[in-house]
Amino acid sequence: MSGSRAVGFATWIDGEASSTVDAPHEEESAGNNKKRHQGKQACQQCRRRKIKCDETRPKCKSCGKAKLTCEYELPAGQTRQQALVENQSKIQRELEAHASLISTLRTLPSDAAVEVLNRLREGQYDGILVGRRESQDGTEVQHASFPWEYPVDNAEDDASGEDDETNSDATVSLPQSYTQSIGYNMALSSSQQSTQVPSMPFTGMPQVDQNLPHPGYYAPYMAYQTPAGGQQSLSMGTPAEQLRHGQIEISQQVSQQFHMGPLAEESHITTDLDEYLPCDTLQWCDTALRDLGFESLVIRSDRGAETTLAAAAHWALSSAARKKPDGTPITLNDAFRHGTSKENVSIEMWWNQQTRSMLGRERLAHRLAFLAVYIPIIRMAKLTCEYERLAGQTRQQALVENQSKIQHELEAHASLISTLRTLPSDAAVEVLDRLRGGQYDGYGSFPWEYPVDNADEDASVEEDEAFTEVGGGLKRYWHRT
DNA sequence: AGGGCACTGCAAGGCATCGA
DNA sequence: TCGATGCCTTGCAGTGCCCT
Repeated sequence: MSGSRAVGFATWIDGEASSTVDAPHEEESAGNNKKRHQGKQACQQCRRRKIKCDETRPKCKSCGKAKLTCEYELPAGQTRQQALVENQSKIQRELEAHASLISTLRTLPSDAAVEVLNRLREGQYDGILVGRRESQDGTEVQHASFPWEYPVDNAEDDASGEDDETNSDATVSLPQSYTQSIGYNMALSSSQQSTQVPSMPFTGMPQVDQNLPHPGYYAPYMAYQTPAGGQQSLSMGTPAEQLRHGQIEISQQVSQQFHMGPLAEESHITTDLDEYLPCDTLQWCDTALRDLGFESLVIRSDRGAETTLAAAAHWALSSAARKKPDGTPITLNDAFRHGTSKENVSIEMWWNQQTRSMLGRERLAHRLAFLAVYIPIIRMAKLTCEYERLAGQTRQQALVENQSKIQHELEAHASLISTLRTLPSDAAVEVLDRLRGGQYDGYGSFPWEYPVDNADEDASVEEDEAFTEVGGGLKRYWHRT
């Protein structure tokens, strides 16, 4: 690399030049009396006038002489590319915060979502959202998580890649014999170890084939065990009634684990998830995993819309196929962890593609089944054939293009959140329902036109009026924007 | 004012070295 | 022998600013 190349003297350098100039340049200049050396960043005026800029701040000599306003595009000492990278990661974090909120809102049951919206209106989460992510002194505030974090959050957001899967947090306590039998390298606290079930044979979990690419992560796929002790897969032959019953129980548990705030009425929770997790999701997963020959022991995901669904499906399959060594059922914590990782980024990219593709137009259940099958495959392949940018595109062009894309997405998210926080509760719930129904996927095309019950109302009505109470309830209208 | 060359920063390829 | 790593060279896009 040529990173050590000298820069910085915005001046003519004599033949015996400064020692900060590279050897090749010194040689090159040996035959000349003087050598041109340019600065790092000319001010806007000098750039426009194409004249030398001495880069002094706040006002360069040229601007001072010409009595012009002197402005610099970038902070001192920063290259354009560095600025782009820095700015992009900042916008990206803001976008993630917004996306996390929206994703949470669309996954929550309606009344819990309303609760979140109320807190939003009260400004409880302002510090996390756009424009408020810097402290007084201008330093960036550490990326914060939303207060409605899921209780399964044992992620440290480390960037250690595949090791993510084998590192565990103390909140997941699997007996050592269990973890050893599947090749896990879990760090258990001493207190946990002392209370562990002594090594016992675990017939439900055969030794992993060491030839598998990630022996700690996969297990040969086990078929569903019937109460009678026999085995059958969760295929079309499984009594739908039985499956459905078990599934609703799972949905309830998942809901309780994942949903924050005051719990919605039970019927609401089950309806909510049941709608998205029909029997054929499990059947699809099961069939595909059987064909694959192995399954993930633990899946990991961030707080995306698919989180609860993926967790529920995987847990359903895991708990149907296995039990812990002490005979107790596998809990959600054993089968699913929350957390992002470098590789999760790949998963997320892939997921986004799917939700915008032809497949995405099918039922969410089908996409979920697809996801469950492909998570291990993607992780195995590690998407080594990925390109950072398009062919023929420079890094800087890619940065600029990507930045405007992220910016656009961020604005759409911010706009949606802003709309949600200003809408009356019932209107907000309706918008959320549509979000869940996939009507506004890719918020860039969010129509921002809501049904107006009382069309006679003046469209330019003040925002405050939207909250006017009528007859004890909220007035049922809201703006077109 | 601005054409156009000099220069910088960055990425990628080539090559040498080292350890398994 | 092969993969990992680091250094050096080369090429190029983008920017600075000389000079007409």
